[in-house]
Amino acid sequence: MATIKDVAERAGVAPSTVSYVLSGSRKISEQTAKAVHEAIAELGYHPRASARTLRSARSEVLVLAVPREPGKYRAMDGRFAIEISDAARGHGYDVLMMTEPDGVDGLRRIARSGLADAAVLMAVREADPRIAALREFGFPTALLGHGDERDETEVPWVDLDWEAAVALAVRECVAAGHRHVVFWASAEHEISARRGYAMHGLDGARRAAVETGADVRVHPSTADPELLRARLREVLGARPAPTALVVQHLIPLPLILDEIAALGLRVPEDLAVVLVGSLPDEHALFAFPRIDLPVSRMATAVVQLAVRAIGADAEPGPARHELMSPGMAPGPVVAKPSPSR
Amino acid sequence: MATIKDVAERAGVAPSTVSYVLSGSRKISEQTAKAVHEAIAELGYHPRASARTLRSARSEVLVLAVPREPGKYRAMDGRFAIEISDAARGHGYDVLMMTEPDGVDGLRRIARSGLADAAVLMAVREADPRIAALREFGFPTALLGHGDERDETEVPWVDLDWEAAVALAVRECVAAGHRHVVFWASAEHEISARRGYAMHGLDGARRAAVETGADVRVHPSTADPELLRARLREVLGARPAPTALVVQHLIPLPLILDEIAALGLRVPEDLAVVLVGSLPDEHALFAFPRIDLPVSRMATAVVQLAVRAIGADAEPGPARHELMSPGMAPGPVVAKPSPSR
DNA sequence: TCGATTCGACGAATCGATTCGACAACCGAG
DNA sequence: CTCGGTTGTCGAATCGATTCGTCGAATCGA
Repeated sequence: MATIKDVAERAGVAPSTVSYVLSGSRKISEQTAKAVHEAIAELGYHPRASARTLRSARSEVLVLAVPREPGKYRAMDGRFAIEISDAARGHGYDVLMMTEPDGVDGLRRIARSGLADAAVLMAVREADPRIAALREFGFPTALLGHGDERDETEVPWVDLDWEAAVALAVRECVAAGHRHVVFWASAEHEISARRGYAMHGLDGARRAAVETGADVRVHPSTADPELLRARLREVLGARPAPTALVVQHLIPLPLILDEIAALGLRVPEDLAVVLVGSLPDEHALFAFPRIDLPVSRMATAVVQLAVRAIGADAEPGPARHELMSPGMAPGPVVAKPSPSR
Repeated sequence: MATIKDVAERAGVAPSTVSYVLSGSRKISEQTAKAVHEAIAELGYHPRASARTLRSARSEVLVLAVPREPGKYRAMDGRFAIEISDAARGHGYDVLMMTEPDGVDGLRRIARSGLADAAVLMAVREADPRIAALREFGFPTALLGHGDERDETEVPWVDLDWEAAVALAVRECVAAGHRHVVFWASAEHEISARRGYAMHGLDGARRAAVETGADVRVHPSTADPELLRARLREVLGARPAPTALVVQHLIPLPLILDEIAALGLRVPEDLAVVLVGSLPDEHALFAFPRIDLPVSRMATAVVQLAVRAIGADAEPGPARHELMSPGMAPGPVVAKPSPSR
């Protein structure tokens, strides 16, 4: 493998000159620069990242903490990971994945070894231990999602306003004429882990209930298919019968739809279904009114915050928080309840 | 940030001694080792990865090339990425994501900069240009998926035997009594990109047709929802009517099921549906007979091959290929055709 | 023609960990 | 009491790129 010394020799100059040609931080004559560029091309030279990092204390790498509970997989996370990686490349950064279950040890290791310059944390929970661990070293961090706003004033984050999103979904139902609405919240394990989106979604449903005066029944979802079916049967069979279902837990959507069909309910005639969030691919979402999750915008924003946090090492300044307003995705609107029910 | 020198000073020893305590490559007295360990704990020392890499020419990082076509996202890839990252940690490696569209430049950059020690390539296509690019530098590589076996004798790979998988699905249909089977293949853009799984799936359907003598009609899928619906209408409406549908393109499964329902066909009474492969989460797969895609086993295997390839720099030896036999996932079996049709 | 200034390139120090050769201190054997 | 052999630790070189200080050559005005 060619080094800067080899290039220098071949071009008949000093290694420092090669470095200056590459960085452009000092003026080099056109003639010399040409010779250097030729030598680089002939040798297929590329600077060794480790040497550069050792000298500059910058690795040009972001570490992405992917949330993980053993055996559970949220398909959306893969989509976010890829979008974040794309956005990071736009700033000249590569992305390292960190998939250890609660990730505190892994993040500590990567922060202290200098493998990465900043961290992006997904699926933040209230009082998230990863945040404290990174703050210990003053490691630049940006969050995708947020837990409790008071705890995170010093850390920048981006999030969809899940409270507003769920509230909007409920309001749309009420506006269409529905009086009895079910909110099918995040799964129990997400709620007990106090994930931000799960907690804020619950808040939104409660707020909308108060504001609209409608009958909004909140039920947590579950990862267990049989339990989910049973619970759904019970909830949809209750009287007075709900005519609208707002779903935040999209992962088992096919299962939910199948159970609705098994109960003999037609969508949307007997039961209007409104989704909050996105599935990783658009195919799965056809035909439902839906509050959009702006994945790509969120990824771009969180990378920007992370990169900015690296530069802001010296002058901290106030952390930026970006709470994105929810909006209906283009597509169908909420159907009116049928008069017969 | 503490360095090895700080630790050495604090423990009253030389830096080299600290290094030996950590690596265990020379004998150090118990007393000295204890002092060193104490100093490490007090200072929160962790060796700088860049310095270690510079010296040893090993980064302990794998680069994962995630397939990407702008605007298209295969949810399964995220699942593979996470499983691969987990498996890599088991060998002491971290995983860097490479998401540039066709990735040749990105891989070249990472290989030459020494950011990673080996590459794992997902969604290999026939005559994949990435393989040639990496072979140029003798960069250790392992493939998840394979294109043409003759081209890849020198590169280790792991793959599900897609040909056998699709053939198995068709045979199961025929065994259940179906005479008219539709194979809904990968999407057109995957076929024209000559992705291995797409090509081998087609081969499997053709082979099973010949072997069983049944009427097997092969149709490519598409990423365009409206086109997909139209094509499906035509295919399922053709006479004699197909009674079984083998689906390899699982991404738009909800759309496919919706269109089947819209045509007034009941599953499985009027049309048996058999899936080949997996969706990222198990919820989406309830209730269908299915040929399993062993994601976790494949991830473990491909990481093992990549790690082995790093060591095998010197003595190449024959590359290992692992073609995994397909099997039915636990769950329902293929329904018999109804006598009325 | 000479001193001052600018331009372009060089040399050496530096980042932090690893590893080889060397060297004390200590042991037992002759 | 000394010599050969361990045992445990140290010092210095090394990996490859960056960057600061320096210095020779070219340029310009007086």
